[in-house]
Amino acid sequence: MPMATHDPAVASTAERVEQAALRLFALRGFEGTGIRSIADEAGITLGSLYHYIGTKEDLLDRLMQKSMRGLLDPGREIVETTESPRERIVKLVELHVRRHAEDNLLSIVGDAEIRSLTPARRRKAVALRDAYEALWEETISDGSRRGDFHVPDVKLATFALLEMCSGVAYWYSSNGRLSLDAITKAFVEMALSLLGVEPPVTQPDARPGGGRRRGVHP
Amino acid sequence: MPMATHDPAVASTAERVEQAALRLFALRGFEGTGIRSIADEAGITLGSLYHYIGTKEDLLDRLMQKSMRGLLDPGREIVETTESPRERIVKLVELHVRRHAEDNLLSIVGDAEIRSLTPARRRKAVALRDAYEALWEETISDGSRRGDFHVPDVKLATFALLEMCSGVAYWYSSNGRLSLDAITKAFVEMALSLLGVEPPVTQPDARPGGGRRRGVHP
DNA sequence: CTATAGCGATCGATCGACCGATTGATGGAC
DNA sequence: GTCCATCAATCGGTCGATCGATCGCTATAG
Repeated sequence: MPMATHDPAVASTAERVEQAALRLFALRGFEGTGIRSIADEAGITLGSLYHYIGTKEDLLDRLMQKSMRGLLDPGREIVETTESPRERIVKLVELHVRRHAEDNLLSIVGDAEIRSLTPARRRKAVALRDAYEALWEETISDGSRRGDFHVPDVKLATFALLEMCSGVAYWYSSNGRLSLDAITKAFVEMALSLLGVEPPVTQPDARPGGGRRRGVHP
Repeated sequence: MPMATHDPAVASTAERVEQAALRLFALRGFEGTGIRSIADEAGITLGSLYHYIGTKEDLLDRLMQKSMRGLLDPGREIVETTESPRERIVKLVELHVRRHAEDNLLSIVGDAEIRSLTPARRRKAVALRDAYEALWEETISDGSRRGDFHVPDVKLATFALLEMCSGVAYWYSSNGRLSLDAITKAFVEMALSLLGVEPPVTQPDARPGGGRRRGVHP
């Protein structure tokens, strides 16, 4: 009974399965999520679940690929089409922050669950992640060589930048204190400042408090 | 047979149990770790394990408290004894980075496994974490009000700084390319630069490559 | 128009394996 | 003789995964 496949208000069962797995993997982790919970969340029974997935790990692997590709492909596009390291890093930060905010669940799974993959699949995921990080490292290295950036160490700056932008996924909420545009702009400013780009001057802001925290594991 | 309790070369069984749990929780996560694995890693049988722990979650809770206390207590000491926001943030970054490097496994567990605690214990852990983060936020807020720091938003800067320093736990290796002192110094520089502290000038470094990656989940 | 064969989707029941946790017996130390 | 540490054996429950049956739909043969 494939009910309401034509109803746009309800996603297809296959999509609901993927969304259910994504929510639960992000919230409780891959190992902490049972297949029965996934079936429940998707509104089907356990037996039916296996008409849509091969194994539980297949489900994780698909989400992981999606997460990685969503960063790597646009990242390559940026690097190929943008000449100046300064503009490149701005676009990379914008891409990374926006995706970690808008697709925060997928980003959390992509960042935190590589270890749950079996070796063969983990190797592929690690290769994608390394390729993406290499885009940042090249950019920061180029910018340092040209004298646009001034960092104590290229690799450390790469890790620091990536990590600080990834954190957005854990606290972003669409109805939080700041708009996504404002957050993105602020992270671009902080990234450029960290990289030692010329004017570190922004108007000060000393208002404390406010804002939401940790939308995913509170 | 409490073998060699007096032998300083071999830790006590209780300590070996805690270390075993720490290693496995950091490597595979709490839910991904079985109690039989912990017993194996500690060199005892499953039955014996339960002479040292109450439940598996007790073990996690103890590690979590240890992790949080190791940041919060010295953090408070720093904030109480250091006047200038600039010096305070330098010491906080040094503390955070050093601990996330030297006690990287404990830091990983403390940062990533809060979600695995049951509600009552999770609340306490979250309270400790929030108190620690508040030290950073106060410091950055004070510095911004005085005009020492220039950030687009205090709370965003707090999250960004904390997250970038926490990342160290995932790639630090004691026999890596850079010494812990060098890493700490670099992170202090990057943090001050991100905060818009006066001279962003450091000697450039454009050497690519080298160094180790992801000691924990490779 | 009806009959029926095929098909994808769904279900309840069940598999062996592993989970966290408990128990009672054994043995050495003091 | 008491006590603490250790063990093998075992508990009930849950895990991921499979199976055979059934349901509604659609295409086609008569």
